[in-house]
Amino acid sequence: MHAHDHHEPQGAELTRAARTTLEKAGEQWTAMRERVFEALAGFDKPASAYDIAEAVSKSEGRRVAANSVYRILDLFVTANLARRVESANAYVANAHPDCLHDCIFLVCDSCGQTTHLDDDRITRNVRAAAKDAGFSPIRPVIEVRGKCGACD
Amino acid sequence: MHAHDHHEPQGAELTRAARTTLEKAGEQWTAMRERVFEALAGFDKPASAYDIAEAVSKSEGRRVAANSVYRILDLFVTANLARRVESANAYVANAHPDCLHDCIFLVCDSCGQTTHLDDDRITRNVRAAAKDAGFSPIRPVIEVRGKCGACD
DNA sequence: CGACCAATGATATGTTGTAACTTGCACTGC
DNA sequence: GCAGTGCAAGTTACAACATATCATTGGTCG
Repeated sequence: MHAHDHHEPQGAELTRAARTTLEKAGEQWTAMRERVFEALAGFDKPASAYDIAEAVSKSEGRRVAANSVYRILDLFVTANLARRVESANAYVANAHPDCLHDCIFLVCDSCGQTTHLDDDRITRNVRAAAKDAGFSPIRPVIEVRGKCGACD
Repeated sequence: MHAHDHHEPQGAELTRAARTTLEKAGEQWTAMRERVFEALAGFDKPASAYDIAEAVSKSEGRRVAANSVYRILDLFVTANLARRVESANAYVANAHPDCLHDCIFLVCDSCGQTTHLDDDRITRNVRAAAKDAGFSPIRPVIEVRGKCGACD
């Protein structure tokens, strides 16, 4: 780490934040989990468990099975270190594991680029609408498929 | 059809509405499509393409391959006769193929029962938020996982 | 009739996700 | 040190979801 660089490569910062969060949740930060997290964070679009398994296998020089990756991803999602993009069957790292949001993903149908919004006004409305219908919301899934600025 | 019955079995009504809509879209209403639609409408929760293939196979006494069902489901989704529930990898019939809504699904994690809301205020806000972020929304995916009234 | 076209069938394969059981490894208490 | 315990990770197998490709059927139209 370079102290003179205020543009800290997001990677290391992010990994440390993830580790802290996971450990605060009473889980271990193992070498394998770190590798999976870094592989996930290294993608610039949502990555499937298989994408990650492949990336880790390559950088590791040995075969890492997808199901191990699934276990770890599930843990990450539970701990808010990552989120699942349902309409893409894929995962993204969460840059702010501390803040608990129902977030909104914008998924480009052309290039796959995915950005996210945190608009608590909308998500509160969604939860409230569900409750009004006699439903107990646990996990809202709000995603928008469309075209990103670059592809439009 | 029984003219004296004002509680028209939703099935027949629904099928006729679906047929009308599909034909207005310039597509054919074939026997196979009708069978797939009725199988789909017969489920009380979202059905996967394989569920439908199995149901049609059984009622038909011959094997119907999943890929045929997929083709037809895609057509239905395009024509607004059915919708895909992304977080469940499954489909539901649309009772109002005429009205074009971005609808909201409430999916019970316990029993799978899925209801839907049409809240245009929310969906407009979602589309607007996406646009504000420089994104061109095409198809919002708004689903809420949780517990239904019966399972709660 | 014969060329054409859309729908469907048949087959194969690719992708995503779980389950069941085993192995490895660190920690604990004797 | 070394059993006993418990979690992480590996291995294998399989289930579920989805698409690709090519063949067949049946109708329409010149």
